[in-house]
Amino acid sequence: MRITKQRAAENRARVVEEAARLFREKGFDGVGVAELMAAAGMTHGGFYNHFGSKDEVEATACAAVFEKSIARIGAIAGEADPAARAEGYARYRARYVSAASRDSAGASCPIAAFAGDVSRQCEEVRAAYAKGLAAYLEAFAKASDLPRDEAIRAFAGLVGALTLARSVAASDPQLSDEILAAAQAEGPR
Amino acid sequence: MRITKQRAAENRARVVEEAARLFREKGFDGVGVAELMAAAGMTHGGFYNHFGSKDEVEATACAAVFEKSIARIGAIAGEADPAARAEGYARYRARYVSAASRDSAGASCPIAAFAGDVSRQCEEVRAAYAKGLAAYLEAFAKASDLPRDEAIRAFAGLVGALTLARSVAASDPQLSDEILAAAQAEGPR
DNA sequence: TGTACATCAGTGAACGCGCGTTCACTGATGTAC
DNA sequence: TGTACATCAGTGAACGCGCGTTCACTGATGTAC
Repeated sequence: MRITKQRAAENRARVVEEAARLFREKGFDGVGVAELMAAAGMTHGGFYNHFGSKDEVEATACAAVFEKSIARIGAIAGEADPAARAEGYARYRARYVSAASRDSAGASCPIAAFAGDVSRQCEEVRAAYAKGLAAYLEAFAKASDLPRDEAIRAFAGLVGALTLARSVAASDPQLSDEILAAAQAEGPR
Repeated sequence: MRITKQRAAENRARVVEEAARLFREKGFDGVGVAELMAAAGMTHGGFYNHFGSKDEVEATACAAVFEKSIARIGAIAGEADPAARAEGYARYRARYVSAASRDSAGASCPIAAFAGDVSRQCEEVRAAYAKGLAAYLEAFAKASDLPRDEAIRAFAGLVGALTLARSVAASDPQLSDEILAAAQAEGPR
């Protein structure tokens, strides 16, 4: 059953979208091609009409989710008014280490979601990730109005707290909450 | 070929030791039972004489590596002299975010190595990890002489920096070094 | 202490399963006239 | 504009491979007499 060109493009976009969500939720190796296609409402056979390999969809999804993520922090960095920037940054931080963020990995930061896995993935994915992280840090430093090394430390603190909170969310929810609370309470830096 | 009881115990210990190294290096799902046994100098068939499942060796190795890690930070926490404690803590921090630590995941912190993977592992492994993290944070707070919430933030900063540095070590070594340098430069906190 | 037998750590073939990937097929779409 | 044919997105069976796990077998160790 051949299908409209536009419909096919929509289907491909839906696969990338679902991949972006599922890879963040379950890791690259935790999601199969069949699951990806099923999430987009198709069967696995057609996958190779859109992508050359699973590696390729991984890299594509990784780049796509970074694009959105960078746009969000970039919007704060682009605020002309310093006070508005500070407020946007404070809200961004608070959300980053919130329980909601911890509990919906599929919808949140690609860096925290992929950092642990990415070094074991193929070159394609690693390159997309590294490019994304570099651009993200650039925008984060601007948004935070901190010197670059302080901005990197501040972001590392957020990533570490979110990663630690997620790692014990199931087994020790109390400790998980405490970690997030500690990150929220960050002093006047 | 039956083997001395002592020899069998040594063999088992060697498997756990290799597992502790390999799981940290390649992740739980990145190392197979056959690879584990080969690293310990045996073939895969005998694995189930020592462990009930792969999950069990994962949990055992996780607990074993936490034990060593907690002993190390605990030794600093146990220093009676505050100045010696401060010096030990400073050296510990500096090593934690060093290039050597980044480049030898198989020999370093289980928390940074497992945090990303652990929430996708079985209950057994998650429990061993959560117990380990709780005990580790306890010791870390004592070693650092910081209030608990500040200690958690400080440790999250270390884990985040190490994780980020590792994530781009292959694709962008310059950025990776910069992240470690920023973490090393941590101010007078 | 010596002997006969049961035990069991380690071996390597085999199993079932899920995965990424390939392929023949379908039939509506796109195109050439 | 209408018709005939080629194209190709999607389907579902099939493939090869690696994995965790099982199993029959081996032969030195441990034990009972």
